Amino acid sequence: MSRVDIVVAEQEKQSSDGDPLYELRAVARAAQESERATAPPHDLTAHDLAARIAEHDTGNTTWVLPSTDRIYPRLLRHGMRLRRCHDVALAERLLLNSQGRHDEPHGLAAAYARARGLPPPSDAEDDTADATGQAALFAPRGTGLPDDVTPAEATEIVLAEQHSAIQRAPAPERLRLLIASESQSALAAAEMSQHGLPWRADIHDAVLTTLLGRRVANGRPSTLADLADRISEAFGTPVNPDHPPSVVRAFRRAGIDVPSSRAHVLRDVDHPAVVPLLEYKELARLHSAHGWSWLREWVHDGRFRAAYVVGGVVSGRWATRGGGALQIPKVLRTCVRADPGWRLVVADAAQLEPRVLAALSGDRRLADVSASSDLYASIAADAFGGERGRAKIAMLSALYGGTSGEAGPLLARLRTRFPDAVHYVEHAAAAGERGELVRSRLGRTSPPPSEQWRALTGNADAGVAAHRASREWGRFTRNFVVQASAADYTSVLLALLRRALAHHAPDAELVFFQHDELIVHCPAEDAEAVAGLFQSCADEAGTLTFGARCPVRFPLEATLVDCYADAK
DNA sequence: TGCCCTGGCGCC
DNA sequence: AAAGGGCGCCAGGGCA
Repeated sequence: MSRVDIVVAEQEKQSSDGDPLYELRAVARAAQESERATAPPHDLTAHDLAARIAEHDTGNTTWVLPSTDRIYPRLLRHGMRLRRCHDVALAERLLLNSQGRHDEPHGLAAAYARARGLPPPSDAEDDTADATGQAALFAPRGTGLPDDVTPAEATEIVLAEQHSAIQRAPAPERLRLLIASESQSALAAAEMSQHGLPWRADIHDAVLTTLLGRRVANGRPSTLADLADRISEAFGTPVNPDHPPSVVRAFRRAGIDVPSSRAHVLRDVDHPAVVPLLEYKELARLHSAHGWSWLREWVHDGRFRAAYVVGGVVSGRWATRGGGALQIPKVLRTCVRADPGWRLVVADAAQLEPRVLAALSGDRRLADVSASSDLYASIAADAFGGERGRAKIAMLSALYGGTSGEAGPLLARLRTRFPDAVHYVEHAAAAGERGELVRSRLGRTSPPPSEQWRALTGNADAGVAAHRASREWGRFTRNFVVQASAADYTSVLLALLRRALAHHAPDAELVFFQHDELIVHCPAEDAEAVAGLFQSCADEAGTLTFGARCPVRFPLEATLVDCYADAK
């Protein structure tokens, strides 16, 4: 059966209940000309749209959305689901980035203007939406499109432009896969926000009370307050532990010079204030970042609903808008509990980045040791006399560009055993040091360095500063090729897993995703089946991303638990 | 008062 | 043990 593209766009007009009206547009292709003979439907209410979607959402339909992040949460609230989409804004950004045009606007109005050869307007400030899809703060400010074109018409025109831009790209097949998987990831992100992560507020409250002490209105909880008192006593003078300069000054008065009040600096300091300070820092962090006010703001009806941002980070990792969903402290994982009769299936891709490096570089020996599910242990056995810790430092230094401590010699050792892998990242670092762009496996592209950077590194007199700036950018591009390719892989994985779940376990809900870790919440009787899907999706993601002959294994072990804290 | 910066630290 | 890359968020403080 032939593929069908159908644009779904919100019109500026609203229905009487304040929801937007929708317009559908079957995209012109030879096979679809007959469908185009009838006027495209517009002024559809959400109810009308749901009927159309139910009718047309076969596996062959790609819904073309100006921006998933903007439209899909509302569709979900009306009970609609899309199997597959093309996100025009995400595609525009990936295409612009691939040409090093990272700062140009990527919204529909800008993309349309570009397609028409006009100067693109900047993206509307209010084109962000919160977790539930409500445009934040402001009333809709219009589409930014000219009056003679509807959003759906503009979307269709931009889509055609994007298809030909993909065709012209250096590796069209890869970019096509990237744009497709990012689009499905955007659907998954909106669905995750809608499902929410099961979160027990009562357990959270109990953890906070245990660790921080009794809650005090407008003040530090009792344990934190006691620690603050002990810190001041130890210094013999009042010190605000929340204010780093005052801590540094207090140490100086005690005859100890510290460069900062960071925890790892203080750990080496011999002074009675250090112990309560370190304890205070850790607890104060919990209190301010994930304390009672976080709980009140972000957890409702037993769910933590994060707003995920797909495509907001150049490396392709997801970000979140509010709620800090990607920084949930380990101590609070105990709050994540399956509903009665349901289970959590938790999976994480073990040592994803080293495996991605093996796949990218084609390093034969690294691919061989990737057969092990504990990659660092096998690298250690192969090259570091069994010392896992050293193997890990060496590998992280390769990935991040670390040089301090024993990293240098360990990296040299790694290079002798895995020359292709180490060469791959060093090549990327060298490109960055010269100010060149680097790309991920599927075509995510690093941003060009700033003008300021070029001026500095191009200045022969800048000496040390120029050298440092150059090396810093090299560390960024070194890491970029791996981090962004890992994001390529997880994007494909997420798209595959979402599709597999819809097919094999339709009641299961993806509820969390964090770089290389996934949580599915599902009825207990589905849990085994869900767990069984993970590894096959992981294998297929490896094949799609890195090619059928890629020998690297990507273990994605699933754990069935009632409580997130019990996983791994 | 709000805005922006810094220091610091949580997660990967 | 930290280090190196990425991010978001908070408290404090300077400034308008």
